[in-house]
Amino acid sequence: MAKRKTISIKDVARESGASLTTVSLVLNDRDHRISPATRERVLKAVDRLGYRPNRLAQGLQSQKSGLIAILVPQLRHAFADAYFGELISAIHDHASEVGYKILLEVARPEFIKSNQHQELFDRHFVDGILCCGVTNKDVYLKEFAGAGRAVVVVNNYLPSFKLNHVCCDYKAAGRMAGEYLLDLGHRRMGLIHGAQEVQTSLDLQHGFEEALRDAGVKLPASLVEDGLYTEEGGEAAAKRMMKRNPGVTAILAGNDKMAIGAITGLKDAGFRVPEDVSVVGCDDMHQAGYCDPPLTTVHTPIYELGKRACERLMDLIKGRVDIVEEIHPVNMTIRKSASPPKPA
Amino acid sequence: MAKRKTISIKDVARESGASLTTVSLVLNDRDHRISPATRERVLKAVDRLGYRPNRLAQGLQSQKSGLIAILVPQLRHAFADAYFGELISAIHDHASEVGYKILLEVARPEFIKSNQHQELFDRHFVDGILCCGVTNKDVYLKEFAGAGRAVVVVNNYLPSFKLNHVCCDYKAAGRMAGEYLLDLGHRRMGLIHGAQEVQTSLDLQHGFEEALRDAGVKLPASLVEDGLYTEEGGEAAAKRMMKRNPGVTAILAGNDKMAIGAITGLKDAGFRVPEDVSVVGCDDMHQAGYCDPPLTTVHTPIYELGKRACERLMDLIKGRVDIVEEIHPVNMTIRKSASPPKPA
DNA sequence: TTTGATATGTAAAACGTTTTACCAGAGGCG
DNA sequence: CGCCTCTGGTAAAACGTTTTACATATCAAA
Repeated sequence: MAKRKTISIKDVARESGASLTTVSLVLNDRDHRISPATRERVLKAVDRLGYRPNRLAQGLQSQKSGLIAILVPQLRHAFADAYFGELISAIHDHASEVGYKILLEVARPEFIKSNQHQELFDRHFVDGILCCGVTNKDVYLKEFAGAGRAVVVVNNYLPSFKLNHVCCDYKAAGRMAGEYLLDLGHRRMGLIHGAQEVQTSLDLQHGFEEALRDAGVKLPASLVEDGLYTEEGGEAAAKRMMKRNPGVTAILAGNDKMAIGAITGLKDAGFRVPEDVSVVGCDDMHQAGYCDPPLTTVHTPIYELGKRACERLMDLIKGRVDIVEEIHPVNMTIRKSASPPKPA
Repeated sequence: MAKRKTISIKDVARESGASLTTVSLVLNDRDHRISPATRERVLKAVDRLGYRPNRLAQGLQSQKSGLIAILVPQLRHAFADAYFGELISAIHDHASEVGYKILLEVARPEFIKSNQHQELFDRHFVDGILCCGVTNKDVYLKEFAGAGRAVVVVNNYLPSFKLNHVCCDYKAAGRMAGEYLLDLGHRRMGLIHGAQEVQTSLDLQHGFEEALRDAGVKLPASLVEDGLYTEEGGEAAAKRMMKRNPGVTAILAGNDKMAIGAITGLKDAGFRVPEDVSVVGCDDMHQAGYCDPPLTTVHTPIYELGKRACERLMDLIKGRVDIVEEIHPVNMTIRKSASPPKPA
């Protein structure tokens, strides 16, 4: 183990015959008080020694860590998920563009209970936090509200208290899917939502109901199932629904995973998709183009959203804005999993 | 923005009437030189003030950052991938168990070119790095070799120089899949590999060839296609292969994504799976159980592997070991995408 | 020649910890 | 009494930066 001696700004000062302060001034290009000659000497020395500033020291001095945290919920395997993956990818891309690095955190119960989400700030681990996959049950988020902490909720929001957020318009998504299916001629439709405690899931349902109601169509409780946001859940939900309501001709799922699960379940129960039952998803993940049949789904601009959330978080950190509230539009991606209902 | 004053150990000292040193000693439980009485006083003060040590200061003092980086390659959207997701998930779980936090980094060309991978160490960003998804072309890894830096390659290794690694036995995987298909009665089989520059991909191929050769079966170059580790690639590769070799009855794919793509491609070209062509994948990702037909695949213990890699990295950081070289066994998960070939 | 500005540079403080080295008092022992 | 060893505690140095406030030399103007 060749222990390479860590070299500090002091070494550079000695090597270049300048003072500590001078080196720092040169490196940070503060005021250009330093003459080109010494400047040159210092830079040469930096190069020769391969000096790199210690960011722990920098952070201590500046009271900035240069990191932001991404907080994701504890799912089966939190990161093995295309939706969060896309979000994280977007955030990372933008953060590193502006010189920030990102820390990954999973909001498990112990994590929250031991107040580690607060400690991320208190202990100067990070300068800001992006919260993904939050639900209405995440009451701990309240502790972030208005406390002068740089926190942004990504693709959701909390109805019970004000929190910075950047979100897609899920009500419009539900409405859009509803109108699309109505246009195809469907009159008996079901919904598989992700979770009653997720606000965007409720919004989707409300939008869907609204579209149906405007066309004089009802969405009774018996046609609403919980699909848990998973393939398995979607599969089971679809089977339950078809058992209780064999006459259903179309299903809207709250995300693509449940939609794909639903397709599996429908096929398994002897229904053809889309000939017997149409299925519409929501998200438009990469995978949606590669199932059988390729999924018709509401496209939510997840990547773009992650990027925006990151940008706005930076604004909060730099003090350029005080609150963040953004809603982004969505649109439909038509593939092959939805068609007109078969003539009765 | 209510700026909450950051409170330091000095405040605790004043509040408790003890010295700075005493407070530190109490908090770190170094020698129990402190009397229970003062100990109590200090702890009370800590509680009253809600003091939390600043980890930048701690890091500066200890020369440890308490962070490890996960380095992933730049794919389409690096994190939106079940394989890397699983790995990251495992690493995060174990790291946080031992008090470490994780930093995400994508190894883009600019990142490497500007030497940021080295700077992660030089600038004291992290104490160690886990490299995922590396290829034989990642020559920059050489700079990590033997330099006394805590680096572990996860689920791969480099043939051209020694680097710490924890890896699955892909040669055995190839052999196992080959033997399984041979046992089913297949004699004309193709391979869709991920990339010629990935060592484990080559190992898989060698194992597969070996099994076939042992049974007197050849794997000519015309039956080997590149599937780019993606669904699209797998689909295209399967189509190319069947066009050139309509007599093929089974295909082994280097990962599940390509296998699923291949199934899509085969169906599209009019083949039934597995009746006309059997498909075997590799990885056993969650998704493998939810395609049509459910995928028969070689199970590589990815989660376990990520955890082990993290454990061994800790060993390196703490100086408990000097080198790491682990190979983990694999096994088959039988589902429905492979069956005996139809009688000719 | 003095005065004052300007240009270039530096010493020292500060950020918040941990660790090292030292100190005072108490008790034991010859 | 003189010496030594504990016990409980603290002052100060160190980690590596940035920033503030001061110092010196030069030069122009009065």
